[in-house]
Amino acid sequence: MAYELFKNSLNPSQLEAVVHMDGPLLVIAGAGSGKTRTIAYRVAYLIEKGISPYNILLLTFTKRAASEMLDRASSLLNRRCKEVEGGTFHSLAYKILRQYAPLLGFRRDFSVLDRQDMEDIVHSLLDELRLKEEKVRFPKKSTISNIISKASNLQKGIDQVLDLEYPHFAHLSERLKKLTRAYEEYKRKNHLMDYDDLLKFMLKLLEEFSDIRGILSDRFRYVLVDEYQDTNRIQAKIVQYLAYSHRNIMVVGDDAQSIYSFRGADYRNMADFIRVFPDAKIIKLEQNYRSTQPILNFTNALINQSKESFTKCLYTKRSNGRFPKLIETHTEAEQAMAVCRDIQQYLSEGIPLREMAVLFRAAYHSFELEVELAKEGIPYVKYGGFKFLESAHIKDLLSYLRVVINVNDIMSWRRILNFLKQIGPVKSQKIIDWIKMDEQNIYQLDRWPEAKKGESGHLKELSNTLKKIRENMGNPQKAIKIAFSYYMQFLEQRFDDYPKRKKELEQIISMASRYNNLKSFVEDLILSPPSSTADMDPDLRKESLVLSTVHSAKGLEWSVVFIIWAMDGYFPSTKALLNEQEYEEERRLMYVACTRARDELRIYFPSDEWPRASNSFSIHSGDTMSSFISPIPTELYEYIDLSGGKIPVSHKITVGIDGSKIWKIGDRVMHPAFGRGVISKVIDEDRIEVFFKSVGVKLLHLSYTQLQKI
DNA sequence: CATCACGCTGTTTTT
DNA sequence: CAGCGTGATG
Repeated sequence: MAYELFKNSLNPSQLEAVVHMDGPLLVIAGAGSGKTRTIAYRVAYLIEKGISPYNILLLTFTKRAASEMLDRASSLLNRRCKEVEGGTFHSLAYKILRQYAPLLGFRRDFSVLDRQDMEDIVHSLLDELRLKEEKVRFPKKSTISNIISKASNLQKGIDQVLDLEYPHFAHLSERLKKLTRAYEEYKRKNHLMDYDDLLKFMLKLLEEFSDIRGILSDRFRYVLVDEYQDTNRIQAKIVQYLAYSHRNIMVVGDDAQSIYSFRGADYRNMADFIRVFPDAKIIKLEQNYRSTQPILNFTNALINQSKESFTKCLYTKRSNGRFPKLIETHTEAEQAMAVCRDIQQYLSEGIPLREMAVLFRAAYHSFELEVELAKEGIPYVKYGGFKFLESAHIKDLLSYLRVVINVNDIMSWRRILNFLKQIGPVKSQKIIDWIKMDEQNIYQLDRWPEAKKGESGHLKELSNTLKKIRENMGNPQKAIKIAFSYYMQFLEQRFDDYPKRKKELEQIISMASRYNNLKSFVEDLILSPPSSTADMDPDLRKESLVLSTVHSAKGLEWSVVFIIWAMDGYFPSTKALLNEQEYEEERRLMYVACTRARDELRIYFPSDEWPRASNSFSIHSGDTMSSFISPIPTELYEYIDLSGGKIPVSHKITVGIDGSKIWKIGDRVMHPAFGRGVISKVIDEDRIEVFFKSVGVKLLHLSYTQLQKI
C-alpha cells in the first residue's frame, strides 16, 4: 500500500532511498532536493512495513528538524510515527547517560553545563591554580573554553589544537593542559558534563561496554542520520556503534553545505562512510524542487569556484524566474533602507511577510536593519545569536527550579546564593559544601553554622521558597510562579531594563503550562533551548519577517531571501584577512544562504563597510565581496548600484617580515592573531617595529609609508 | 569578603 | 560599546 502511495509523490531516486530496507545507505542530497521529505517518507514506510517506531532512531541537527520530519511522517501514515526516537545527538546522549552514567563513575543525576557554566568554571580554576602571570597575557576564558571544547570534539590534544588554530598561544600549552586537567577533574568530582562530554561519554559507553552496545544496537534497529556532513568524528563513531549489530543505517548529507567545522564537524565523514561500509548503497538526489533555475545557476557557479569538488550539480524544472540581484549600497544604513524598501515592494506585490527572510553571517550584522525595520513598523522575529535562554535573568529563574530537582547542581547554587546580601563566591562555596553534607540542609539554610545575623534571614527566605517549589513539582507553572515572585526583588536591583525582562520571564511561565512535571520542563529547556522567542510562541511567526543567521536558517526556505553580507560592522576584524580555509567556509555559508530562496534572491553589500569606510582602506581586494562575485559570469546575475559609484579603491596592506599582514586604523595597529599593537619604534620610512602586548612579542613590519597613508 | 568604579580590550557561527 | 579584569574602598 505504501509503495503505491509513495510512488506518485516521489522521484525515482527518492523512492529508492525510501524503500531501501536493510543495510547501509548513503544519500547525497543537494540543497532543496527533498531531503526532509525523503526521510519523512522513509520513516512512514518503515513503520508501515511493520517496524515498531520504538526500534527507529532519527538523529538530526536540531530538535525542530526532528519533530518536523516526524510530523510529516505521521500525516502520511498515522500518529505512531511520532513515537520514533528523534532528536539531536546531544539529547540522545543525555537520555542514555541518564541511565548508564554510573558505569562511567557519574551519578545518574549529573547536571549539564552550558557554555557559560563552562566558562565560569574555567575562570574560577584559573584563579585557583594561579596560572596567570603578570607579564604574560592569558587567553580569555571564552577562548580557553573554545580550545578545550575543540580538543574534545576533535579527539585531539591541547597541543595539536594550539598548533593548528592558536599558534600565538602555543607557549602556554603546559598551563592550558594543566587547566584542562583541572577542569575535567572538577566536572567529575561535581558530577557535571558539558555538551562535549555528552558525546564523549556516550561514545565511551558504546566502546567499552559491549553489553550496552548490544542493548542499544538491538533497540535502534533502523538508524537515520540527517545533515551527516555536519557531524564530527565522535558522532560518526557513535552512529557506527549503534548500527554495529544490524548495519541498518542511513545517512543523508550534502558536502557543499558543511558549515560547522568550527565545532569539529568534518564533511569527510561522508566519504568515510563508504570506507567503513564498503557495501553501502549510494543514492544522489540532484533534482531541486525549491529554487528557480536562475537561482540555481548562480549557486552552482558560486560553489564551483571552490577548490574542493562537490558531488553534484543541481538542476530544476522551474526554468523561469528572475535573476538574482546584487545590490551594492554605500553604507550599512543605506543598505538597511534599501532592504526595507524592497520588502515593502514585495508586500505590495502580494507576497506575505512570512515568505521573506533576511539572512546574515553573524547576529550583530542585522542590528542596523532592525532599527530600520522598527522605524518602518515591519514586524520580525530573529533566530540565532545569543539565546534567549542564555540571558542572565532566565538562567537565574531556572536555577531555583534546578536546585530543587537536583541538589547537586553546583552552578545553579552559585547563582542563587550570590544574590543574597553579603554572600559572594567564597561563602557560596562554603554553603554548597555544607549542603553536600546533608541534602536536607537546603530546606533549613538558615541553620548554616557560619551564618551571621543579617544572613540567616535571607537564607531562611530562600529555603522557604525552595520548599514551596518542592511541594509543587507536579505543577511546573505554579512552581515557577513561586520562584518568580521570590526572584523579582533581585531582578529589579540587578537590571535597569527589568520590565522587559519581566515580560520574558512571564513568557517562560506560560510555556510551563504545557508540562505536568517540573523535571521534564526544565530538562527540555536545557537540552533544546528555543532559538528565538518565536519558538515559544508560534503565533509570532505567522505574520513576521524572519531574520536569521545562516546557521540557524538551515533546513528552512522562503520565497524571497535577502542576504546582507558585511565583513564587519565595527572595525575590520581579523576576519577581514581570510586564510584559504576560512574563505572556503565563508563561501559555503553564502551558498547555504542562497539556496534557501525559492523565487527571489537579493544579495546586498555595503561597499563602505568592506571593511569600514571613513578612515578606510580595503584589505586585500581578493578578500572582499568582489571575490565571491567576480568569478561568477555576469550573465548569471543582475547588478544594481546604489552606492553612487563610490566603490573604494583597495590598498595593499603591509606584510611583516614574519609574513603576517597588519593594518592600521586610527591609532591602532592590528594583527590578525595578536590583536592590537603599538608602534614601538620607527626605524625608517619603510620599517616600523610593533609591540603586541597580547603575546609580548615585537614584530618588524615593512612599508610604514603605506600604513601612514592609511 | 563583597562591592563599586574605572580602564582596557576586541569583536562568528551552535548543541 | 559592552563585558571583563583590576584595584581601591567599605
